[in-house]
Amino acid sequence: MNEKFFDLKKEKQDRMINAALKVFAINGYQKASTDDIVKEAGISKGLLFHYFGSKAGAYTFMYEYSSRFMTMELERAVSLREKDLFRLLEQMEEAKSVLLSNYPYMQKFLLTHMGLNDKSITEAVAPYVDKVPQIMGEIMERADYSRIKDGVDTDLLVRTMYYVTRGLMEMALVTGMGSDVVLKEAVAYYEMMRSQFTKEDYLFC
Amino acid sequence: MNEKFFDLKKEKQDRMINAALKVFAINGYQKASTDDIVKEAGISKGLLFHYFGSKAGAYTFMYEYSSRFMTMELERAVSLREKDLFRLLEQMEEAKSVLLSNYPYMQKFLLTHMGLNDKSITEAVAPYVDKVPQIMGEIMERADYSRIKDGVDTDLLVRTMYYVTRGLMEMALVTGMGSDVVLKEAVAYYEMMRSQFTKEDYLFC
Amino acid sequence: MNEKFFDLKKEKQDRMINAALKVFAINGYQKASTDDIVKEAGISKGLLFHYFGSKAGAYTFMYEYSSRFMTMELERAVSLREKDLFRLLEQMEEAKSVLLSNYPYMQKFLLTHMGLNDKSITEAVAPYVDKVPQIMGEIMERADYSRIKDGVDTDLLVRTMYYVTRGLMEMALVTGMGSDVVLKEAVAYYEMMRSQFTKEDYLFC
Amino acid sequence: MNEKFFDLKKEKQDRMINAALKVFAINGYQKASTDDIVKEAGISKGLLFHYFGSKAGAYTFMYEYSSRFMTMELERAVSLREKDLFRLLEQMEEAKSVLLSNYPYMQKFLLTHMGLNDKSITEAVAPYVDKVPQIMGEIMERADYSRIKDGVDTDLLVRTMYYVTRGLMEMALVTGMGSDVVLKEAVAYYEMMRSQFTKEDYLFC
DNA sequence: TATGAATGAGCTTTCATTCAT
DNA sequence: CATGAATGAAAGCTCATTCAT
Repeated sequence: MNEKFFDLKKEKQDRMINAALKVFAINGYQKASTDDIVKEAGISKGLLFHYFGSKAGAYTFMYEYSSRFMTMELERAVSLREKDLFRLLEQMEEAKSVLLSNYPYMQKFLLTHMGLNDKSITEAVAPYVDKVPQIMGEIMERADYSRIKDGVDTDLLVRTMYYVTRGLMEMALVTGMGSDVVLKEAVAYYEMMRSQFTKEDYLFC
Repeated sequence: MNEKFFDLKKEKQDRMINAALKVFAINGYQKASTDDIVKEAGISKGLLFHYFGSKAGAYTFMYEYSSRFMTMELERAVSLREKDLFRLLEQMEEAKSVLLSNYPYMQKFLLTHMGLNDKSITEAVAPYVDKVPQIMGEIMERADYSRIKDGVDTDLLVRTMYYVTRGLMEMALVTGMGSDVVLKEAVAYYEMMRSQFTKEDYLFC
Repeated sequence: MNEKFFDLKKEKQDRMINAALKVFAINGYQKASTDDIVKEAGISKGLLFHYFGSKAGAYTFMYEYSSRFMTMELERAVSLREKDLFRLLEQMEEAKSVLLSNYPYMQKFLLTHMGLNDKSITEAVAPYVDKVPQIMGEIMERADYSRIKDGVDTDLLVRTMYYVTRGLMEMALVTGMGSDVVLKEAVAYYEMMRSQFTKEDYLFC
Repeated sequence: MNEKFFDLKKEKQDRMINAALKVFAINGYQKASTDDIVKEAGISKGLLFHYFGSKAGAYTFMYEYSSRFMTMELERAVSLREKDLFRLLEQMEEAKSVLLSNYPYMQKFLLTHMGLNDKSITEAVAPYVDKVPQIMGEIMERADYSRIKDGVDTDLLVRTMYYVTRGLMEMALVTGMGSDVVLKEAVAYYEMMRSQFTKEDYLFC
């Protein structure tokens, strides 16, 4: 990876990043075409290779960049004092909302990566692959589960929220709805769940 | 598509179908390789084209076949008399469970198709693309939403269940867990939701 | 390298071999184009790669094949009973003459290889690169150096003959003179050296 | 070629010349990269093309420059009064030795050129390619062939010495031996030939 | 019915060359 | 004069598709 990439104008950097994220996210690594990436970014074939060396290099860079960006956004958006499970989820969703409006395909790109089994890629990406799940785990551990109704399997509940969140995001990608709409939708889901799974005493905190 | 395909031994038909479903599901249409399909199916390159004419022909056949199969299984597994939302979901899950044990990648194949934007393919597949959502909608309309607690947005609830179901399935594909385990997991999720969203009076019906 | 190459008809094998030898010999490895090779051989692009895997693979195969062929011809043409240094050189020259009529560009190909700087190629070819010099060395060891005038460093003499032979070949390639002319020229050089370096007693044997 | 090149400081001229000679000599024309040359010379990409127009132009200039420089050295090192064939050869070898200390890669560059097959280059270089051989020929014509034994084809003998000299150089390039070792080896060959081809009367002059 | 050798358009990658600064 | 980001044509290689057997 050529460090001079960062000397380019931010607009051009992001045009290249967004193009790569989109093409990788839609097609996966193996079948993504560099032609599609450069066409989407509006640059020449040679320039992609000038900065990233190879298709694999471009993928690795995008993964590292996305991992760092998402980590930063999560740390920025999620309050360290928040205890409520659903409020934490909301704040994480806000972080992703910012992500989506800056890099529309970044989330899908990170998700698509999970199904990848190309050894040379997975090895290069290994140091970053656990960063986001780890920080998300740390956030969820801060939740005060004593507010959840007795008898509810909190693990099952958290995973339900995860599936809903993820499903919403994929739906957003297919329908092309804006990040503000996604955030509003997510909050509606969280509120519905919160209204049923939170003990009466805490509902109006 | 060469109709003589159905004269082959059922075992060979299914070997070819499963191979194609797997490769299409994992890579998507554009980037799936016919070499991978024939290798997975243990047949020669020529035979695939003898029966399906082209890669696009194979894809179209797989989609039509999957759509028909899923429709049949849903009609078989879901009781016409059932009114409870979560029981209906359970029965639909049973149908998918049967699907998964016969054609492990059929569900993922159908889901992967949603992100496809190849015009020549989407047009060929158009007549079948709404069949499964339509029959699922019909099933959900049979549900008696009067059992759901007042104030709950039933549409939101149904979509939540949809996201959970779908997320579970994708998780199953990644971890490789069996269809029986998936079914058991799904039921656990449904029961948790049922326990919180159903009116007290109906809980033990 | 795909061993099924040897199942092809001999005529097709040789067509491919001669085409590759010609293009590699004329242009050198780097500038030789696979397009030129397949055009010359009258085959498709894909087939070259089907059998040889890569341009480097084709080159390596050609080198190994040429090395083996030349070794065989040397063993056939040079008499095991011959003792005279200059007669041995003549017989080796006859062997090369036969080579030229079967694979016109094989000698030039082998010579062109000497100027090659590509590490990945020279490494792959390493096991064969000494085969021909080795058998030539063995032949020269059979020479009866007692016929050479006293006080002459025979090693220096043999190397002189090697340089002359090689220089002649390169000259032949540049000027494009036929294999019969080269043979005649070489004999002239050998005779001149023989006349000065052989003891008087043996000169007319 | 832009004549303003010669207005540059001698130090910068030589830095560019030595960089180009080195990269061309090590990699050959085809595989030499302009990127390597400008990096080695510590100049920008554009400047190389500003002065030499193209990669081929740079090569042609280097060849012409080297040819002139070698001619000058030969004229300086070889005595106009020397008559002995083998002494002349020795003095020419000394000239080449001096070359090495001014432009370390010049000899290797000139030799590497011999293996070049690129038509567009060989044509551009054609006017200079015979300059050095020509002056060498002129030097050899000064030799007093009356000292050579009667009956010997002197033309054949000179060409033999040429092949030996050239073969030795190529050997030196492959094995990487120093210029002093090459000179010593060459003298050994010359002495062996002198001892056999010179008339008895002149042997100890 | 079944095979796999053969094809050629299209993909990834390289690198000499240009041009705005 | 000097820079180096940007270009795109060309090369090596892949893969859907065909066809003789």
